[in-house]
Parts: sequence; C-alpha cells; structure tokens
Amino acid sequence: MSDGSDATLPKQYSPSDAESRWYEFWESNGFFEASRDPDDPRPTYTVAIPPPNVTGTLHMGHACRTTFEDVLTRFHRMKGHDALWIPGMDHAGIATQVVVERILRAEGKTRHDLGREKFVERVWEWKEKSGGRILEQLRKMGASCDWSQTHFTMDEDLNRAVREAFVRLYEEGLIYRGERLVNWDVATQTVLSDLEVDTEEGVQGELFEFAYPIDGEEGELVVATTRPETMLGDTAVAIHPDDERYTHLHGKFVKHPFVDRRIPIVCDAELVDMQFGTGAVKVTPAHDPNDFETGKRHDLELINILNLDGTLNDEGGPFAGMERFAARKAVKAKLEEVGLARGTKKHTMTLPRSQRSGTVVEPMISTQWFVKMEPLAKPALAAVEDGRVQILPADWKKTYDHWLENIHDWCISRQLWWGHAIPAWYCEDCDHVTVSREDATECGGCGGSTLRQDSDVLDTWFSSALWPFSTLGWPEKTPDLARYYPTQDLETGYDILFFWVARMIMMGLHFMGEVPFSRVLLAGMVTDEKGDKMSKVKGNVIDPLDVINGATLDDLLEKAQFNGAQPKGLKYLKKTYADGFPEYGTDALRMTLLSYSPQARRIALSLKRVEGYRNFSNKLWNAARFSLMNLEGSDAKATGEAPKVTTLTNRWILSRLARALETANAGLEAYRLDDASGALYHFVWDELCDWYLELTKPAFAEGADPAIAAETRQTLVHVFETVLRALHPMMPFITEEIWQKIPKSDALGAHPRDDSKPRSLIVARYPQPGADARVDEAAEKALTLVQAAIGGARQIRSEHQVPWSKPIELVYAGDDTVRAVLSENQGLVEALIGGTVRAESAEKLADATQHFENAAVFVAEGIHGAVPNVIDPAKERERLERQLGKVDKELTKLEKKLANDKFVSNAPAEVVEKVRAEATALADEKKGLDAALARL
RNA sequence: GGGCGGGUAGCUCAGUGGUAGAGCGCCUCCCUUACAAGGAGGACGUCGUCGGUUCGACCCCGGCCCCGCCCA
Repeated sequence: MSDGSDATLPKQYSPSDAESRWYEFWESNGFFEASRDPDDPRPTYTVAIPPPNVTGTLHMGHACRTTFEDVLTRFHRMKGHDALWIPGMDHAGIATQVVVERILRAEGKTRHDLGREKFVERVWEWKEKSGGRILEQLRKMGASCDWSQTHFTMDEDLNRAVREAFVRLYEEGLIYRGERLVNWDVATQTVLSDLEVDTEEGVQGELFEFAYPIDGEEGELVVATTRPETMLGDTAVAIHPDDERYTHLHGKFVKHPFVDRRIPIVCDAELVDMQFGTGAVKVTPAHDPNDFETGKRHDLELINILNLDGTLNDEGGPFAGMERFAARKAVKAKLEEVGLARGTKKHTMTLPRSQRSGTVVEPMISTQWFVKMEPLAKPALAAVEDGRVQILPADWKKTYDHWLENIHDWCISRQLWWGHAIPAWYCEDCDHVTVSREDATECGGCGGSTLRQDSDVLDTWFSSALWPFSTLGWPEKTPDLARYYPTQDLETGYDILFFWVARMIMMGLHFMGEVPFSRVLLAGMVTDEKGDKMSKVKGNVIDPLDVINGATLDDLLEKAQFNGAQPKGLKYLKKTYADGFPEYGTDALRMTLLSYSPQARRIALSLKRVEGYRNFSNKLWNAARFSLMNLEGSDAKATGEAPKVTTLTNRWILSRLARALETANAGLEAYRLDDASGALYHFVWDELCDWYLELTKPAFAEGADPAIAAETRQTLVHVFETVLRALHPMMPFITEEIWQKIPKSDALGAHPRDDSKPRSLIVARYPQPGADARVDEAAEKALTLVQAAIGGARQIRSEHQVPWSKPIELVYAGDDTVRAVLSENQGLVEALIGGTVRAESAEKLADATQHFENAAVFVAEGIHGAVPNVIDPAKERERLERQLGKVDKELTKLEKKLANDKFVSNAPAEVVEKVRAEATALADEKKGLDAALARL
C-alpha cells in the first residue's frame, strides 16, 4: 500500500497456503479430539461418518456429506459441546477383492494360485500400502474428525462386534440358513445384494417365441422369453385362469423337447397378463424371481441349470457344459431345427448387471445365510413413527415405511475371501451346525472334533449396520459407548437409506435398546451442471480436489481418459472447461455445496457457482484488509461483547448482524444450511461491505470526530470478529486465517478445557443474537431513509451518466423524521453520493423542475429528492416513464384490491392496513413523478 | 404397472395464501487507494397446462402433459 499502513495482506486471497497450514495447526494441537472424559460436563455431539470404501477416492458425494457433517460438528463444538466425529473406513468386500485380484492378474496369477490365507494377507498388505487414500482427502475438505478414533470394519475390535452380533441373532432365531433365489455374479462367483446390482435400462434385445407341444394330444402352447436357455429349467407353463383360449388345457401337460420331462400347465392370475404376448408364460422357478414366487404358489419343482461359473450343468441335457450365452444360441438353433421356433420380436428390456464385474447377473437358487427382518423392522418403523429418529427431508419417511413394511429377509452370506468370516462350523460326523463366538473345536451336537468352518463371509453391510456402536467399543461396555451413544446426526445419501440407515436403526434398537441417532439427513445426488449423473464414461466427473486445487485442461483430459471416458466425453470436457479449473479453494467448494437446498434430490453442481463463492472469499479477505488497515494504530480490539454504540451506522450494523445471526443459528439447528450460509453471505456482502464499510469511511477520514472514530473502530472489529465466528463452520480456513490477525482479547478462542493450547477460532464461542448483537428497529428504519436518499441520487447519476469525478447536489424534502435523519447523517449521504445534500421546502420539491435547473427527480420512502444540473431531458423522460409505469401498475393493482368490498371486509385488518399504506406511498410517488414528467 | 420428486428470469436453483427472489449470464457507466475475483445502475418472468376452493393462489385441491429417480 502506498501509505505503508498494511503491506502484509496481498490483494487476493490464495487458499492453498492457508488451508494446509491451519489444518495442520488444528490437528497437531488436538482440536478435533473429543474429551472422552466421563466427568466432562459438556453435552456431547456425536456423528459417525458413513465409512467410505477403503478402495475409494473422494468424489463430490463425499465432498458434500463431509461438508455438511463438518459444519454441524464445528457448529456444535463452538456451541460448547464435546464434539466427536468418528471417522473410518469400510472394508468393502467385493470392491476390495476385485482390486487386489486385478493386481494379481497383472502378475499372471489368480487368487486361487495363492490360496485363501495368502490372498487375504495380500489384501491387508494392499490396504496398508494404498488403501484409505480417501481419509487424506477428507482432510483436504477440512473435516474435523477425531482421527485418534479412526476405525476400520475389518479391524479386530469391529470383527469381535460382528461375531457377537451374528451369534446373538442366531441364538435368538433371527439368523438362519436357507435355500432362496439370489443374485449370482458368475464372474466374481458370489451372491450380490440388491444394492450391488445395477439395472441397465433400455437395452435392445429380442423376445424369442417357441412352442411347447401339448403332451398326449395335438396342439401346442407358444411362450416367449428373452433368455431361451432357461427353458431347460422350466417346470411349468402358466396361463390365466380366465383366458378362454386355453380353457381346454386346464390340468394338462406339455412335453419338454430336450429333456425327459412333463411340464404342468398351471393357472396363475398373478403372473400372467392375458394381454401380453400369447398369454402363456414359461415358468423357471430356479432362475427368475417372479417364477420363483409362482413356483411357491403351485409347489413346482426347482431345477437349477447353472454351475457357479455360468456354464450349464447336467440339467442342461444336451447343452450341459456350454457357457450360458453359447447355450442360448444353441437352444435357439435346436428349437429351429425341431420346428418349434416361432420367431423373434424386438424387445426393449432392462438387464441386471453386477456393479463390480459388469456381467449380467443370474438369479439362482442357493443355500445362504439370512437375517429374519420382520421382527427387527417393526421397532425400526416405530422409532421413526414416534419421532425418536427424524428423517430429513421428511418425504423420505414414506419410502422408509414402505420398504420396512414390505421387507424381505436379508441375504448376508457372500462367497468371497475378503470379509468377516461366518462363525459357523459344520460337523463331519453329524449334521449339526455350531455357531460360536470363539472358534469352535467341538461339535455342539455330537461332540465330534472334525469341524469345518463355513467358507463364506458376511455382506459388508452387516458390519456397517453396527457402525454407530461398534466404533464406540461395543460389545464391551466402554465409557465411550456410555458417553457418546446414541449419536446425534447421520448424514448420508438417500441411495443407502435401506441398505445402511434402516439397518443401523434396526441393529441399534436391537442391541443397544436405543436408536443410533436422532436425525438422519439425506443429501441429494451431486450431478454435473446440466443435471446428468456424473459418469466416468461420460467424462463429466468433477473431482472435488481439482476444484479445490485447480487443474489444467490437460490434467482433466488425462484423468478422464485414464478413467475410461469415451471420445464424446473428452470432447464435452474440452468444450465445457476449455481453460481447466482455476484454484477455487476448499472454502469456496464448501460454501457452494452448502448453498443448495437440502430438499433437492439433485445437486447440479455449477462451477460458476463455485466461482461466485471463490469471489466471496476474496470479498471477505478484502474486507479484512480494509478493517485491519483502519484498526492499525488504535487500541480497538474484539472482546466478544457488543460495544455500546451511539451512531446510526454502528447501531444499524449491529442490528443487521443480530438478524443474520438469528437466521444462521436457526438454519444450523434446523439443518437448513443453505439458509444459514446464505444469511451470512448476504450479510457480509450486501450489508457489511456494500454499506457499512462505505459508511465508516467518513468516520475514519482525517479530521473526523475522534470519539466517533473510536466507537466505529470498536464496532467494526466486533462485527468482523463475530461474523468470522459465525462463518467458521462453513468456511473454516479463511476465517481462521483472518481471525488470527484480528486484534482481540485473550479470552477469545481459548480452549474450553486446556489453557496450554493456542487460541483458535475452532473453539471460539458460536455467536448468538442478543449476546453478540441486538436488533435495533429504529436504527434500521432510519438507515432505510439514508439508503433511499443515496439510492435515488445514485440512480440519477448512473442514468444520466454523470461521471464520479463530477460532484452532484441533492436537494430533498420530507416529513420531520426524514429531515432529522438526513440532516444528522448528511456527511454519510454526501460521501456516498459524491456530492452535497441540502434540505428544501416541500413546495419547491413538489414542483422541482420549476425551482431547480435541469433537475432529475425521485420519490422514495417519503423522500422527495432532486438532483439539479444533470438533466438530459430525453433520458430523464425515459427514466421517469419507466419508473411511473412500474408505480402505476402496482398502484392500479392495490386500488383494485381496496375497491373490492369483499377484500376489505374479509382480509385480516393488518393486511388491509398494509395495502392502504402502500397505496398511499405509491400515490405520493406517482404524484411526484407525474409533476416532473409534466415539466419536461 | 406402483410409488416418490420436479416443471418459477437465458442457465442453475430458492421461495411464501396477501406487491415474484438469488447466483451466474446480459446491457450501460466507472480502474472513486479494501476488493476489476470489484463498484454503481439497468433489462428480463400470463411461476408446465386446464379446472376448482378463496376477498385473494406460484403456494391448497382435482384432471392432464412433460422430465427425473426408486420399486415391480
């Protein structure tokens, strides 16, 4: 700066340096750590992180949830809670196994070459070396997790919890082994949960029709299928009981052309749609969910035709040993050959694909472990019903209820090597199954010692379901468990409402007797700015770290290509982000994510919006430069207490601050983080920067009243320090960076329990309306007049293109209040309009153009104003007419309303009164404008 | 087929039974020493559509048309 007053702050805020510096400061000083002291009198605030996959890397969904969780955690910490945010990772069974298998493949090996034990060792090695990168990335987001409490679902302690839960549920009869239809992935050769199955929609396929000859008589029954090979497992053909075309076939059989089997014709109104196709449906109970249900209704035979690797087994007769798709072709060819094929039709269908391997999933009959869900679901429904758990947005409650009311048993076994072993042992000597907390050495049935442990592992979600209490030490009765369970908020994506959230509620209620959290906050899905789902193939994935750090177009292209983007995707990237990304910084990204409504199911992330918040960071930064510059050399400092103020501007800014704090606190409590962050954004930019800082300039000018200057400095430092505290949960880095530079008393930012720690904003008290600033209605009203006068003059200056270098004169008239306020604050108005201000008689202003030469006029808030010597008649006419048009339109509307007796008699008195007052003000304005226009 | 959500300014989205809002974009002027990542001013909307309730509907109710998502 030329005067050298403060040369330390650069004009532009650069986030990267501040971000790593302060994160390290907070973490190394233990600010993220919960006290874990049973005698700590503070209320607790606990959040368990949705554990990201150990294989994962940070994506926008994580960034979004992490931001929300961090804001809430920081807010409560500042409010004086003992905050504990438990971080951790999920072992992600299939995902991880696939990653390590891929590495092995590069070495020319399979997991079978290594054997199970060695393979699992290998996975652990991989996990230690390259897993969990995402936890580093969460730090980049500013996550204030208590890292000393990091958990991993495969660690010994959580493994013990899993085993305990399994055994207890088994002993209670809630876990059983049974034969069911499951999703089978022939590539990874495991059962999949529904979550792990993606449905590919709009697939162009064909519907193949063929005929079954009626057994023992002439005729045939034509059926259609998209999977012809499954006919080898058909054990019925279904028709509608009311279908008159087939009445004569009731109770008859068809003959299978390839295997020696008579197939019953059954009547089933549920499965069969008479209108669709031929009205006859082949039934393969072992390979189709609907058919499976039909099979149960009619007690049909289940014939499994597939081996685990997707080839046909001996039931396939002549096709045994063929791969499933080869078999499909062969079956079709053979049907053609024997004259039973009846043609194909184009057919649009959906295909279930394994999320992991991408192969088409086969429904298959298999013996698996299940959790009986109904007894667990009932209490979980009640907990949400009676409000012990609140789901936000509330729309999701219906979905939750619907799912739990129609719940299916949960298949928890997986044919993987990586995961929690199932604590069940089979006896070689009898058929007893021993389920035990400790590794079993003796059969619980016959006492035999030749035992074989179940080779399956548990669904990853089984351990996740225990997360909110297993991470606190369960099944041990630890002090942490007593202190921090139940947790308060759970923030996650709606896509895992069933798979995770509902199951945690069930398990929490079952094992702890208490809900695991009191609020569930479901975030929408982050999409690109057009609202399309981010997809690696489409190349429209926006990496949060690129937004934070910046990236060149080449960086973006390279990464997209590496991730398998198609040429079209690369083209899109080139077009949309031709210049790459500038460095926006974490705070800007966080503010952006916060600004979207939590009600939205889709968060169409726009980089333009990020840019807006980056600019906001810079605005805040420069406001800090201004403030620090004006505080220098004074003894003003923030004390955490609102100063006693006398001037209008100081009273006003405290009042506006109070209102912003009200909204911010209410928003943070009610999970309207968009409202909370929005209120502070607008306070800082629209009121603090646009008005207050400008209004302080005359007070700081040379020759100004020293008492007023001192009061203003004190107000400025207080307001600024307070707003930094208010913004800190949302923008932790820049606020700490600035806050540390603000002159303040020592008590501010002291650690609540440990004096030896450095002062930090992260533990400063969260500001509250009342304590930190009070609403002052009179000041707000008065300042509205000041703003109206300035606005009127500025509009004229702008419309008439009077350059800033040319001073203007503002003459005005108004009632006593107007005159009092404007004369008391004459200096302010003059500074902000770049000119002089003078009161005049109402008569003169009523006919301003007559009394003031070449004057342009305005009427606002009861102020009749005129700026002489600026006029360009054409422009003024245009401006006045535009203004008059608006006023007229509005006035007509109001007058029509007032002329309506029904309105006047039915509407509440205050509404009528308000309309009357508005109409009067508008009429006054119209009169002024009319007069001015007439004179032109 | 069932369920849920949505259609508001050029774009992305807020919003409330009582005069339609934000950010970005657009137009004009301004490098006025906190900030051009800025300042001052301006333009832009029969709030998907058709009916109903009401003194008054973008908001409540019903029909319809589109668009997403989930389940089957």
